Amino acid sequence: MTNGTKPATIADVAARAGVSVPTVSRVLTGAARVSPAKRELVEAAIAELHYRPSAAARVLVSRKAQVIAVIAGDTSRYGYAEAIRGIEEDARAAGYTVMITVVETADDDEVDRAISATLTQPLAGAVVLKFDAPGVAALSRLPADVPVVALSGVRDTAVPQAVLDETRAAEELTDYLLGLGHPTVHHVRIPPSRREDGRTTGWRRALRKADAAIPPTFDSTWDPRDAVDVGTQIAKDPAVTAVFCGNDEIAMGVIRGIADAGLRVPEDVSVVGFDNHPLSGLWSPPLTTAEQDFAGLGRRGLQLLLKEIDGEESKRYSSERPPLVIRSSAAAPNPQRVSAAASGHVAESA
Amino acid sequence: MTNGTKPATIADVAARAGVSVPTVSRVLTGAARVSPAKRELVEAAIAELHYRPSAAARVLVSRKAQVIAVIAGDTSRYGYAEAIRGIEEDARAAGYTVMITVVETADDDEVDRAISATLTQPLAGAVVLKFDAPGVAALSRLPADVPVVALSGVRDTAVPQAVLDETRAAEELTDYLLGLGHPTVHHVRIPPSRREDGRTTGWRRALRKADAAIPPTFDSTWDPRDAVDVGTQIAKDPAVTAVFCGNDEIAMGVIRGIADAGLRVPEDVSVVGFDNHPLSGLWSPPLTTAEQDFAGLGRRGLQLLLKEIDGEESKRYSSERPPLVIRSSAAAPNPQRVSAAASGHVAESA
DNA sequence: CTGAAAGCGCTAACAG
DNA sequence: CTGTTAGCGCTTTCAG
Repeated sequence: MTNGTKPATIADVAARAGVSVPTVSRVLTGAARVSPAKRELVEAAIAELHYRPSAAARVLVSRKAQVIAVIAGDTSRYGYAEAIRGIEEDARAAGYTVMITVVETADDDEVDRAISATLTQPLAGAVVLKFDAPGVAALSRLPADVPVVALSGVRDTAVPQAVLDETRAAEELTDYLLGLGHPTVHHVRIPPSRREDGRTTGWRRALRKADAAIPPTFDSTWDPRDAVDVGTQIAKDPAVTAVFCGNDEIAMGVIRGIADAGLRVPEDVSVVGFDNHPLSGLWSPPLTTAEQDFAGLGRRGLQLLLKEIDGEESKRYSSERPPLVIRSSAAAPNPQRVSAAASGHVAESA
Repeated sequence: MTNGTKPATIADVAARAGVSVPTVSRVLTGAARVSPAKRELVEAAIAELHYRPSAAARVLVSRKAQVIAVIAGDTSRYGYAEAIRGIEEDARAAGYTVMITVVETADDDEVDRAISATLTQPLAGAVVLKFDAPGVAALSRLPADVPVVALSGVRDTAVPQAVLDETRAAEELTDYLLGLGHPTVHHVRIPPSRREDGRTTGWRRALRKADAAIPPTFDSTWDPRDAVDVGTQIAKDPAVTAVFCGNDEIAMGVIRGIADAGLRVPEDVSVVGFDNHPLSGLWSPPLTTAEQDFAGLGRRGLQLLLKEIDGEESKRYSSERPPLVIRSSAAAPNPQRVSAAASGHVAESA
């Protein structure tokens, strides 16, 4: 099916234009001056031959790659997809191309297998989405000689990183719930990237600061459908009056479960999410959450990487504090439920 | 930052192992037999030197690329992100690496600019997500010599393609609504990829088949928040008893708008979506929709591409029919509303 | 300003 | 089975 015509080479262009190969190279790269006359000839030849320089050959000799690898645990999850979009946009603007590598597990051998193909490519640098365990593992397996930046929710690694301060935002969100009058706040965790996520840490910190009880956490997968069960479970426990969920999708699942159990949000239980997912404002009730600008995070990360590639040592961190988005899924606690919890009775408002 | 150690080359490995360069190449590629003794020596040297073959050099001489480009109009939209995930998984399994190229507009010059960087890379092939105008444009700008497959909702192009038969599914969904007793079905379009999308065509076909009136369509952007306005607008028109939305996210926005206007779904107006978005089952009411296996579509597309790369001419199409997912956002029409519409009065059930 | 010459790191013939 | 000899398509000296 591919027609036999071999793509034109720089030599073909040179011959067509009646100049030497290096001259063509010079108009291509702009590395040196070329007389307007020859430049025109070359440009004409390039157009006529539909010539495209071979990146492989170019990289081989110039040792300058134009590919940036993005290493992520999943490409389809909301925050990741957004971050990738941000990275790609800025990378394209800077003349780079983006290569995607998915690392599914945190197992060292698996990670090595996944990234090895990518590493043989001539890479200018890599951006690692370090929000989950595979990301953390990938970061540790990357050779020291490739410029890298991590995108994260917590400032922690030695490599340059762009962060969205989750700890701070989670703390504020919990403060907000406490300020509404809730005796304490329960927490549904997303699968953690390390021993403990920034979201969980911030929640714990707020509780400690307020001298509130620190209840055991609920765990959820990334699938919001699994969070529905957590919600029904929560509805059964009268001690729960406020819930901070690890992300909006989980919050939606939890709210669904609570509603299925016959309780109302926020009248009986307050629920807040995290991320400000595009659908969170359309949910009933509209979700109170913390805005996470993932696309912006990706862009900030890429800028950091670009500096690193250029050998600039300056800024190694770029941090941003996610603003709270107050909508209506959280309210003051239901006095009935609070007293029922205190007396140990199960109150079913169904 | 990067330490000065240059990466080991095949020559370094050969020297370290005490063999010739081609012998190292042979153990690397497995192209020819190498005595166990030398093979071991070479493998040891590779390990000690942390040697990684340069893909650039390899491609330059072998003319076999290991990169597959995915060209899409947006990487973060649900269906696209899922398709990319499917492509990436299978590509990785087949030893390929995936490069992402985003094409934001359908303007030829813009498209050329976006894909030119990618095309200079040594590409084994390309997968084009042809669900929107930029995708369609990109497909037309690709040189004839790169193996390509399109992912689409309608079987139409000359290039091999994997399709999810949207027309058929949209028709069935509309049939279903009609079967519930609705006099006709209104339609909110997603931004179309061509003159008319398969989703719209299927809807029109079902209406025509049933001899139902074909009302003018509503248009929406990809942002579900914009669909809220469409919903409030719909609520004002008593003639609307059933709405088929171009995708689930738009349906969610429309439902929100209808609810904001004081009407109920499905009691006053039935609304169905398309795609079976992960949150659609958790929505209130749970969305009736058509399942779209985007990740599977991506995988089918990649398999087609792999065959094409290998020069197999066999199958050029892979089509699948999305099954309906009946939940509860659609029901029989509200008799009151229907008669009000017939008499030209505006019925506000608020 | 421009051409000739020399490789970048690797694989593809070809002898042995 | 293994080493030698040629390049792949490009950029980079280095003379002119």
